[in-house]
Amino acid sequence: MKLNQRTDFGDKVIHWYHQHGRKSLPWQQNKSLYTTWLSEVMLQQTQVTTVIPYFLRFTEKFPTLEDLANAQQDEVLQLWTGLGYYARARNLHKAAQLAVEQYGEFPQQFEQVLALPGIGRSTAGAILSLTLKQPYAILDGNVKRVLCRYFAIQSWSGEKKTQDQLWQLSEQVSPAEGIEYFNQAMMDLGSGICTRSKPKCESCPLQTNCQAYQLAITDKIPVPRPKKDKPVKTTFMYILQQGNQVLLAKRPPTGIWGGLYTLPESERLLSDQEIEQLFSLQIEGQTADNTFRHTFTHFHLDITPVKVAVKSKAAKIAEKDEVWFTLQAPAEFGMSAPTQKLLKQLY
DNA sequence: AAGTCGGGGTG
DNA sequence: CACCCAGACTT
Repeated sequence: MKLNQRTDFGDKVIHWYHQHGRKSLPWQQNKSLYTTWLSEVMLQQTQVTTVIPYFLRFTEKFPTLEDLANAQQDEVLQLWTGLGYYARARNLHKAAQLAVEQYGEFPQQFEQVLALPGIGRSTAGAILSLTLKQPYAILDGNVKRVLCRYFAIQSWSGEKKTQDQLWQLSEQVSPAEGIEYFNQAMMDLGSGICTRSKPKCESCPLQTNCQAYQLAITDKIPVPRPKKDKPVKTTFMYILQQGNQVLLAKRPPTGIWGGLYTLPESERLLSDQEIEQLFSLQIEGQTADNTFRHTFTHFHLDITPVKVAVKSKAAKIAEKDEVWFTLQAPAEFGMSAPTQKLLKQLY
């Protein structure tokens, strides 16, 4: 659908942007399709202040699309460690290779961008509008919140019907002219003014016509996702240590912590003999540490660390996906957050 | 339509 | 503790 050249909504938002919008974020300097893409992917489900140091490290190590395409996946995951949603990093790496292969550069057509792994409609629109001023609407968490309040949408935005409605509204209010300011402004409004709790309506350029404001129901919109209680799972994580080395294993490419290195796990507590057999080594003993909770989107994981003093490793060579990692050595691969947390406690 | 996929920030 | 965040992908 083609956007209107100008809209009243757009005029107000763009005017606000020029006075109050954010203009000095790292990815707003020397913009390219590559850097905008990288920032947009990092910002999926992740807050700006969290992303900044990751973005800076990433662009320093991989200044260009070609650098990223030529990297090893382990290098990419290492720089992503702690950001979460590691499929983003795997897709990013894959997309860089596809782009170089197919186009020799980051593509500029919406359909081509959309076809790259890890890029959906909103991210494709953001990349092309913010970088090249192409007239595409976006619909991220910020825009959803602004639109839900402005139009007093009383259903959860996760429902397909509501999402379709929001896309239509986003296109309706988006101006073709100045789309690069408008889209950035909508995200700035959502994150700084139209906040989830205690929105600063007195500073909002859309206050006059905002239905939620007029009806005094900003605290009831957006409608939260239906709550579901998270199941609790338990696991034991083994810190098999000999000197300054611990045993880590690479996870399969998909699933939780896909492609990352983690401490070996078991569902139940293993005996000394079981540990020796399982890992082909000899141990002096084991000590269970205090259980702590790690929470995911859809479940809690109660982790009990078990420290194991390794007497001697097997003559046999370790499995291909296992590695004896030297503590404090710079990792050349990604590690899950709990693994990193536990290793950090060892020195 | 529902489930999967993390980790950190915030109240 | 709960909920949310510049979502995309699979089933």
